[in-house]
Amino acid sequence: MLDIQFIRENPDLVRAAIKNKNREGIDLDRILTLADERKKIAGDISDINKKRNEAQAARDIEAGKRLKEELAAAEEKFKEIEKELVGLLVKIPNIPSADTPVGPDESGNVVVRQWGEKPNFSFVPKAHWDIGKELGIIDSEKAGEISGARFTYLKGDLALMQFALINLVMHTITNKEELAKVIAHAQLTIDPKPFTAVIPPVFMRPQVMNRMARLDPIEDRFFFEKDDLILIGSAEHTLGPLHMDEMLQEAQLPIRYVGYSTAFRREAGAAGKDTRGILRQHQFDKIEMESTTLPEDGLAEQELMVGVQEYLLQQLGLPYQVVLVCTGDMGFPDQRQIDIETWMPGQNTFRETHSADYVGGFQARRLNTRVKRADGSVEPVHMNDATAFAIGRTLIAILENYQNEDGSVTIPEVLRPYMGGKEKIEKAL
RNA sequence: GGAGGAGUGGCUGAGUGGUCUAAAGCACCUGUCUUGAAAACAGGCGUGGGGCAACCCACCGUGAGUUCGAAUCUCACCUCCUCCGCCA
Repeated sequence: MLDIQFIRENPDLVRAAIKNKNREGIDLDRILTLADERKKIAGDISDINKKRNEAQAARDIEAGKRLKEELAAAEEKFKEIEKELVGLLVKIPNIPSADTPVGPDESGNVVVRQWGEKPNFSFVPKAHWDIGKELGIIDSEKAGEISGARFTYLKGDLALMQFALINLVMHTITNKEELAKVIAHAQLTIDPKPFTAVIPPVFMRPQVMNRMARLDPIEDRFFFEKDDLILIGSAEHTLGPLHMDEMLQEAQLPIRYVGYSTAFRREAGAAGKDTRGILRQHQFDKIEMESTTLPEDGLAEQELMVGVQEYLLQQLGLPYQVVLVCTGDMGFPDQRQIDIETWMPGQNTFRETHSADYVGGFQARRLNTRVKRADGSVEPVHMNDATAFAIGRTLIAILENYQNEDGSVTIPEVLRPYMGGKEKIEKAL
């Protein structure tokens, strides 16, 4: 949610954001009118309360009775206006950063850099679903019978590789020395305070997810009405509110978490899309970074997260491109979104594997996560969330980039220590 | 699932219908004193909203209710603690 004061002072910016993020149909004038009315009625309520306090001090019971009714009427009016106002306010997307390209959809995204050499195969590279099936490490058929479409079994060395990836990330960013290496590699100057590993809940209250501005579109969430619980679509959903309703001290920041969890998505609008393999699943495991910083450090924090993403991909030797996501394609709460697309030779294309979302104070305002500055002022914290590894998609990239003509898959060197020194995934006998 | 107890400012904690405009202590800030610090003493010290300001209003887990008046009484919910049961 944006600050009403900000909207009042920057209506043109807000209008542009609504338009460029394809959220047209929001009546900004109505919002400003309601905000003025709310302010006026709040003043009335304040006056009535003052008189009421005076009546009480004087033990004037008659006046008290009258004022009680006046107050009830004013409060009811206030609630009505408040409800309509907040209902409209939460529909306004966050303002894109100045360097965010304006564009209607993903066609407007800008590739800012590429890394790595696409592998040169002397044979026709296969897609991961064929590689996985032949090696007996991806079983979609049995999963289909047991759980339905968009579920799979990952087996054997592929399952072990998941744990290797988790270990690689945790080793790299949860200790200061290793994180300092990442920072040096990315040529950044930033506090090397390590990430704290977290295994977060995967169920949460819809109300809290709403405060994270991540509830919609609700059609894409698994919602358990009987229990009033919703399954997270990303660890970010339960990592972000870790400090809700808290007043943090400036010296505590930055606070960095790296969470490992399963993510759940209904893929409601994706019928028929990416139905083969493990690219688009109802359930997948993901390692996610979440940072809380001072407002002035938010943008640099996003660069850190992208730095972590690139460092890890380079460790794995996977070719990728970094994409600055345009207004029409970026997330609703995002101020600046950077995606990484990794080369998938079996599909002969780059596919999105990472996202880094800088949301500014947009989520913190509703989460009520604030920081008390050294000078005594108070303001919403700024937040960043970013993928460390979407494990399924990373496994796809490894399978497709490291495939050999004989059907085996070479294990990237950096993962071998976590896999008992094994060099190749081969067909089990 | 059953039985009990509890949620008050950054922290501890008093407060059982009207001087609560929330005691006190700790922490923190400023000043006096000191070469400096500590101690002592004096003062300050929550969040949000309104107002140029003096100042005013709201907030005692959340939401409803009773009352002229609620931190205090009632109901629901949330969270935590103790015990019992079940359980990886």
